[in-house]
Amino acid sequence: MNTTRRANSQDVAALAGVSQATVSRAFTPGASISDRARQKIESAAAKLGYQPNIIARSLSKRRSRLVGLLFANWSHPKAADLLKNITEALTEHDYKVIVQSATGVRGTDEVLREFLRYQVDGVIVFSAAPTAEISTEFARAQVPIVLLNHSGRGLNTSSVSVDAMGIGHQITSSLLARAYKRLALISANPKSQIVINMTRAIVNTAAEHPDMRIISQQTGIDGYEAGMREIENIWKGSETRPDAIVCTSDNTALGILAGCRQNLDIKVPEELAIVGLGDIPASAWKDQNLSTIKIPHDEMVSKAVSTLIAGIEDPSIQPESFQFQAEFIQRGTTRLISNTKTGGAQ
Amino acid sequence: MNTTRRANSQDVAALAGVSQATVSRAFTPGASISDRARQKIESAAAKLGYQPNIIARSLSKRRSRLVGLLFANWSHPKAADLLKNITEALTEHDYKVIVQSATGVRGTDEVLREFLRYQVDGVIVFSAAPTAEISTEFARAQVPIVLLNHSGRGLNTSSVSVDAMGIGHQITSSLLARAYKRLALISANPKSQIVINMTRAIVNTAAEHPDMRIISQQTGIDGYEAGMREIENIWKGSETRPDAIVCTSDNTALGILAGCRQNLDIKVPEELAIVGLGDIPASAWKDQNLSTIKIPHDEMVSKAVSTLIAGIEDPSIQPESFQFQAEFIQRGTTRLISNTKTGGAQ
DNA sequence: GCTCATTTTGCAAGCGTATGCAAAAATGCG
DNA sequence: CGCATTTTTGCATACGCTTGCAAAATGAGC
Repeated sequence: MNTTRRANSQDVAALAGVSQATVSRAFTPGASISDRARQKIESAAAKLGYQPNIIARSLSKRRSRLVGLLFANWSHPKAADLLKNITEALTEHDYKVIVQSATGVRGTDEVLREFLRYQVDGVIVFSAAPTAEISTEFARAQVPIVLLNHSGRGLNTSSVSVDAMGIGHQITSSLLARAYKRLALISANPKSQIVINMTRAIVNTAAEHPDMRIISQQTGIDGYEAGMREIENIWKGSETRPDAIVCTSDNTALGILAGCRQNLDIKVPEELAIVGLGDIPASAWKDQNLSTIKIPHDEMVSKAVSTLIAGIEDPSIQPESFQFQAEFIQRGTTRLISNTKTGGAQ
Repeated sequence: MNTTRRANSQDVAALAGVSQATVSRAFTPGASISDRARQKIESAAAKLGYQPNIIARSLSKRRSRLVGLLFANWSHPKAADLLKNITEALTEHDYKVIVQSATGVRGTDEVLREFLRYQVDGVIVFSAAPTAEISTEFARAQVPIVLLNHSGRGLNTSSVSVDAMGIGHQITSSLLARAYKRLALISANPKSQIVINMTRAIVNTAAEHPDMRIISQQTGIDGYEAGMREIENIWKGSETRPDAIVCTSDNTALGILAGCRQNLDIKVPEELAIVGLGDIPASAWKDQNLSTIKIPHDEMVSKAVSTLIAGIEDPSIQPESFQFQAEFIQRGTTRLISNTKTGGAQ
């Protein structure tokens, strides 16, 4: 009932006839060691199947080369891509990624504290923000945090987010330029930062334009089926119908579109405009051809990763926030701009 | 320029007036410690912001409570769900997940070896398999591996996979029962294990039925747009046209369907049947309504996780392989079975 | 061969925690 | 109160690696 302990650097040292310290150096890039020793050690290591124990190295170096990734929004249409890009970018810099899922604020803090126990060198938080308390705990421990998809307003934390107010402005002015005037707003999660800011910007812009009105605002509508149902409510329920629907998710927007075509015989984009958010692949499909907002996720990921690594490697760097601009993608669910007198389009 | 070291158990011990060992016990569930001591330690720990160092604990315990997750197929339509479910299931058992991405066999082995260096307690490999060499390295180190979505034939490794031959049989007999007789097979990755086995089963079954023929087999077709293009080739290029297309991805199948409707005016399912694989949400949308194969991913994930944990907790357990059955989902792209004399349907 | 500068090595002391063992303290019981 | 039993504590060592320092080996120059 022996337990064939894994070989360690001592075992290799003994077999190679050198000291343990030398073995350590053989596995440390850039360390001072002769070719002869390295060779002996390499063959001994191969014979024993030796692999350096990175846990022990971490303890000794006080650097784990571990990065915590807190994922708070798995239903994001690009969730898998984001994860892939984040882990690959970090791997390139020789960091490993510990992924954890969080639900609600309590979950967020708890998970972050666990990251601290695991001695992560840094953390990326996707679509959430820590409390100020945790944030200072991290500051005290000198572990940088980068928020992705959250502006972290008020926190002394780096962040990479999209300009949500800008999205709101873009949508409103695009619709205005295309002579749409009665807006309905539909969103899934009323607490999402993007939704809040985008909505605020739309409401503000609309308020500045006597022409434009917000007919209705509905939250809690999420997904294709829900969109399909909601458009019926909207169309049948209200005395004044909207002529444009802004939707904070492409999936929901596509459901609305399908509802218009199949059940209600609404002409899109003549009678009703539909704008989504996210530019998922299905939106570009010819039979959907949804006008939507494209968010530069790849660039945002790169920025988040490089910011984090910079913060890890130089703890004196101050937190920094980055805002990226989104792009309005004109497709078939908004009418062409030339349909009307060019209005105030710029 | 001091570097305000993080508090450790010694610091807490000093402040609480106990020994370091006692502090350690205070943070070890089930250890022998008096309430008085625990209280003193807890308040001292709170004051210092102490968090136990799990890296050090791992070294001492020779258990990292880390599980490696090797992800080799990010374009899997359920990638995000799988990841979420895997990490949450493991978190529930108090394991953390290190995610790594792999491309190609070389990548796989390399990543796995890195997991070993990180002293992971176990590994889940999604959609790939290690070489025999790495597999024995893991066996020697007593670190269990569970393959998910790969049968690992020939390897002495646990695995959780879907019965791909069964899928092939189901599709063929469903089509046969619905009086389709000329099949075209379309797949993205000819090296995928599921594709290979599924194709083999289809070819075999077809060979047993004098009625049925495989008209064509095409690989490298991946995604909606590609499907849309491919159906044109098929329809215009060949002298005998298929009356059923089997596609190893729902996305591609949906592209084919769109091509049929928009560009070619092919009547589905009367003139042509389309069968996908995966049952992605869009397939259930009313305007697509694609007949497809549903794979029980959730159950497979649970099984993979429980198998892994069992293997970690009792190293004497032998590797085990599990095969799950898929389900044919009859929707609108295959004609109803009653359309014809009931044939050999069982 | 000898001296001096440069590499290469080994020694030993950490890194922060867990835990076997024995000593000390607390508890139960007559 | 005294004794036996149980619980709690501290001591010391181990986990596998890194790294400052000094000793040993190597190489260069004459």
